[in-house]
Amino acid sequence: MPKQQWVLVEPADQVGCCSPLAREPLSPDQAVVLSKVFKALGDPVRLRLASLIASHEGGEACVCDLTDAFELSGPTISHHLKVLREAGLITGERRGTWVYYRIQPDALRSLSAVLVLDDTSAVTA
Amino acid sequence: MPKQQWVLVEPADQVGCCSPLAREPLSPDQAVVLSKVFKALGDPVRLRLASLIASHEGGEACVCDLTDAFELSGPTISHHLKVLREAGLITGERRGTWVYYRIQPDALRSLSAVLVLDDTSAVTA
DNA sequence: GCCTTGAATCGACGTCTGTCAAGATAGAGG
DNA sequence: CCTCTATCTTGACAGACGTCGATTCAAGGC
Repeated sequence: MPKQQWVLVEPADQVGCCSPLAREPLSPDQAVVLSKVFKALGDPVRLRLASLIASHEGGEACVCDLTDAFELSGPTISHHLKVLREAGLITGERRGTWVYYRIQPDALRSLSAVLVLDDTSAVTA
Repeated sequence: MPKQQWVLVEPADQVGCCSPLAREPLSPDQAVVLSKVFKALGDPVRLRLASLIASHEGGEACVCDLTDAFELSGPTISHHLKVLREAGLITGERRGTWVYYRIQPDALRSLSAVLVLDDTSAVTA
């Protein structure tokens, strides 16, 4: 059996699915998918992790950089990175000793689009 | 003493605070504020509630409309509405027998802006 | 006043989540 | 092969969260 390769990519790419919140009511299924992504960002540590990765030089950051920014144990950071990964917000790749994480731009863009208030919406204020 | 008026508005309007995630690392304080709003949207029921309110005719929906859309008890819906209110995402107003909720467009806009990937960001993919 | 209806609050219950210590795994370099 | 470093996984625990029934409150109609 060929040893499993170390590329941490999750399948959860179902985010590019929904029209904006204010255009029409979200279906229950869409809501389940979308809410998982919002929930992943609903923790201060994870939000900072995502921001650190997204804004890091070169577009990627290694775990060692991230761990230094918090007063939290390694396992805890690792746990939060896993949550972000499973939400489809970041991807991880091992290169030699270190693991590097990058933002998934499409996920951010999709989320942002869902929150947009367009002209056809009922909200006019 | 004039009887307290029944206007459910929360002070949590600190969302219009941050530059995009990918432009520079979020400060811990900013992350705490922002993550509360994302967490409020991190539940399928609340996400649908927000969508129902935002997309409802006239820009507002009464609680009775919302309760009918779920197989959940009244107190539970009420609880979720409170969470959305305290996150600054909606406002409630009592008119006669019924309570009407509206979206706070600025909150949605701010959130959407935080997720944007602008040109100066490190992410180029 | 009293009853009815819509909605919020309270108290309790089980489940989910963030955190850590201890152990496991992957790769680099002897 | 062994050791060292970086990272992930597991197991456990306290605290937070979603849900409900019972209660309370506000407004309208009798």
